[in-house]
Amino acid sequence: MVEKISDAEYSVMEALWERAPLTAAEVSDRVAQDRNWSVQTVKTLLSRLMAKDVIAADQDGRRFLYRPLVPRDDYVASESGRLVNRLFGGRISPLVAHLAQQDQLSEEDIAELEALLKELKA
Amino acid sequence: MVEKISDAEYSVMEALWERAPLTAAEVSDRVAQDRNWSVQTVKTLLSRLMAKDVIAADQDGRRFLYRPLVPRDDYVASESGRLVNRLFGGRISPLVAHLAQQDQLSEEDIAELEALLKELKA
DNA sequence: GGCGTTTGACTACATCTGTAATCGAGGCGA
DNA sequence: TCGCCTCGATTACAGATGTAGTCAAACGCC
Repeated sequence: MVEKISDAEYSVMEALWERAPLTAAEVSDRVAQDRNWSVQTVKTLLSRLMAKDVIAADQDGRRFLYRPLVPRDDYVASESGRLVNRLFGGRISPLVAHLAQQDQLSEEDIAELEALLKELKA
Repeated sequence: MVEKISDAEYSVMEALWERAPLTAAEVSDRVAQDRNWSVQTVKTLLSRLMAKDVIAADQDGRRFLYRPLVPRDDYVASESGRLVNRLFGGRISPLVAHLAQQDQLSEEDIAELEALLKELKA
């Protein structure tokens, strides 16, 4: 149900999820560490996110303080669900198997997964 | 390194991954079960996929037989890697934890994961 | 041998995305 | 008070994407 967030927009969301509320200038500063965007670009992205109703802005004097409306967790859930559905028919273990096969699982990952499973069974 | 495949293009790839080679008409038929596209649309998508060098076409009389150049596994690997990086900082266990928390893990999933881990440690 | 059919190639066109520039109103220092 | 700076709003514009329509050539049927 969350409207589709593009890649560039996602960077802006990250900034706001990390800390909010922020002014456009602040968001711009934070985002600038990864992306080399002008303030204008960030403002455009903020407008688009507003249009998509995933952030809101509260007036503060003559500027706005932006904050996310969609919790990061919700977004993460829908995105990871989408991927797992699309690529693995909704089953998670093929994903893990796949990552394992690609050597993308560290010893640590495995240990963590074990601990996690133990907890889930409890 | 695999060029970005859009959502619509992905549906076409699915058809070809499932069975290849196929003519444009056959791809269209297969895709039609999910998406309500005209044959033209499918042909356009096939052209774009050709331009992106992710499929190839072999002439067969006056039509073409299309086949994937990129194995499904390669695509799946890069996509799942991308997601895990973006949303979970590259760690897989937070993904699993997240899915678990959202009750998106069935008993069966858990059992499978356990078996999988046992194997990985062997 | 003319005609409808099938096929790929080319064209179309509205949206969405990425990346800004510009404009007009309000606030601030001199 | 006058010009400058800052902000949000509006506009721009190229490339990607979704979704076809059209056209010309080749085929097969009558």
